[in-house]
Amino acid sequence: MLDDRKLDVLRAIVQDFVSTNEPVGSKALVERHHLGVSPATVRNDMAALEDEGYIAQPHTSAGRVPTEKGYRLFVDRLSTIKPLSGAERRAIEQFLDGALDLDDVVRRTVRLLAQLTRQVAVVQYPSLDRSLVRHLELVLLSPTRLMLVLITDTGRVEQRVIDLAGDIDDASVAALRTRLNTCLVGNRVTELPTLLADFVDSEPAACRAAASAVVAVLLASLVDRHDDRVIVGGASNLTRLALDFPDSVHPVLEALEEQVVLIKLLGEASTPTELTVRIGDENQYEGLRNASVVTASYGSGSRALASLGVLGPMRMDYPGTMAAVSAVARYVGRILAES
Amino acid sequence: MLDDRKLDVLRAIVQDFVSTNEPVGSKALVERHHLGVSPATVRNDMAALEDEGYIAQPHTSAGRVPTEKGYRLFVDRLSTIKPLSGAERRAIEQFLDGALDLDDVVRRTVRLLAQLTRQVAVVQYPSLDRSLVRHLELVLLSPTRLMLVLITDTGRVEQRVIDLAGDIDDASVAALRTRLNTCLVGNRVTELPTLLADFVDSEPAACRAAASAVVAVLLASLVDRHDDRVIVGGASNLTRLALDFPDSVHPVLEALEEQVVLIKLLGEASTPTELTVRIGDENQYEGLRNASVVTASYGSGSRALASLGVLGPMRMDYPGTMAAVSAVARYVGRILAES
DNA sequence: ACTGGCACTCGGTACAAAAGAGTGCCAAGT
DNA sequence: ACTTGGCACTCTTTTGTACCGAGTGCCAGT
Repeated sequence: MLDDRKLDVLRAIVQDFVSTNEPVGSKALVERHHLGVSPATVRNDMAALEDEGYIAQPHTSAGRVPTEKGYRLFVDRLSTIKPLSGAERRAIEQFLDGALDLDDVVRRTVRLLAQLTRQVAVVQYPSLDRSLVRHLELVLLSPTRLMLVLITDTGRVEQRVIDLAGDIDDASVAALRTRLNTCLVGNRVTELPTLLADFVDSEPAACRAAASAVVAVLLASLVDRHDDRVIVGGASNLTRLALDFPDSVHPVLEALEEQVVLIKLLGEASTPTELTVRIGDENQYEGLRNASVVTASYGSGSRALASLGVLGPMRMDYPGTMAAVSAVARYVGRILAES
Repeated sequence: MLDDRKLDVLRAIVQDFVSTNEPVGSKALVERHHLGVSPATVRNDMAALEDEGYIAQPHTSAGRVPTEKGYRLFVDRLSTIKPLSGAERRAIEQFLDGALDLDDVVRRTVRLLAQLTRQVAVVQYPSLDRSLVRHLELVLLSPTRLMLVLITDTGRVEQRVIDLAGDIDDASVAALRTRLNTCLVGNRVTELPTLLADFVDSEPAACRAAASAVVAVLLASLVDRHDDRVIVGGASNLTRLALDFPDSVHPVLEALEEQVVLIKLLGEASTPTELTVRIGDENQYEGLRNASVVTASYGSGSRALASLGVLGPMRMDYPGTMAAVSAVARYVGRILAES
């Protein structure tokens, strides 16, 4: 049904449309790509492609535009990932190497991705669920108030203030801290519930109350919540897109402010650096009808920690974007492995 | 020169223009506000106001539009701060009362402000410079690596990883921690340089190297940097504004991604809850030519900690916005004082 | 199976005319 | 001295019409 030449035509249409943002006609196609056939022939192929739903025409006498299905075929079978330029490689290294701490890595990454792809970048913090406990600190703020600080091997630092019913002294805090650490350090955050199940009961009576408050906070606010943090950058790149879809920028901006939506957008982290492309309606969210999302998981070694990605118009430069996202994900993984 | 009626006319023009976003003519004015005079009279007043530079007409035969100078006069002398509705008061309380920690307070605040004013909200974290040291924690991550955690009375928690030249043991860390705390707790962050001046020298030789590394990090990354953090919300509200100034949304989005610009925008925090309104060019930044910024300082008690505010089109509802910003600033101050 | 030719369909543009909104100014009224 | 109604004038916006060009679909010929 779709011989090689028809696929060539589709590829050419996608490429032209992406760069010009105008419906592409048969004549322009044969001029810009040396297909070795006449416009009339291309027209026949186009008719076939349209029948199959890969392209469409906005109105009766305009050129053709790729459909969602068309883009899908393009990324699946017709495109090869564009290698990054030397300048781009260098930019990635320079940008990320100077990072101070995890926050800084994440901020720099989002900025880098946005600049590289000239689109909206989204980066998720390393998931708590997949991290290991490196250290737990208890700080006595006042006789009835503790601060709990959890440090993970991925560099995340989470803190919570805990109000106690009664007073507690320094020595008890120190003891509690030691026992908590011996019990938890080195384990996954997801295993905290299991590990802590009997913890309170085995505490000396003096510490019992404080211990149970601490455990409660640990379980409630650190483990249960799956609202892993996400940050966004490059929103100003939306304005370029806005020229085409003046109405579609509002819902996108809204989506960018909804953590939940963004997290769903990035999807489950799978194997590190694995690329996912979601085109148009393949994103569940309403407001992203004509947007595409390219995501990759990143992680240290073989462990996927979280995802990052880029959001742009459906007519984006897929090969280039995929290359950038993939390279950045790989590099971030390496950096996190070092620290 | 400007009698009361002319001021009434100016006020009416500002109000009408803000709500309709269209140049307002003499006839429409007398219809919508009971000024008790005829359109012709209003026209004369308008001519006078135009001579003085308070209003202008986009083209020869259109209605009048307030100028920057006109808005300035309006906020300075013609507007009374609109009291918040009961629903709004309740919203503020409900929104902010459930906050868990400082991050949460700030995030909720920015969201609240954006919703309340339907504009772009900007909130600055409590300035480190104005905070007091509540506790300093040193955590041994590995024999050559320390994590330094600084906790302030405003709830900020800053952490840095420190790589040491040589090994250090638990006991030394504990000793160092104790001495650091006795030296610093209760003092302003800005005074750390003075307080730490002789610290390293008075340390036992065994700790000397580690102490100097820790002190160096404290001074370098916590005190010197004035890039206090800022977060932004409600960017999607820009799209409403974009209808009028399609070209002006891009620079604004760009400004919102520049921490430095935002910090300048919020300006120096002065007395708590003091309102500042900067109209159009009064903001230094290029891209905010036709935007206004309403800011207020917030703080606990009489101590200003930082600023928060709202950014919107020059034609914004000043009385309403000022009321909202002021109320939120007051409430955030109260919440921080409690914790 | 490909190609050239041709009639047809529309969107975009250019131009002119008309409509509408608002002003400035003047002469008359209070 | 201030206010008012009237009126001519200006400038934008809208409407209507014609036209051009890009692009298609189809058909007959190679």
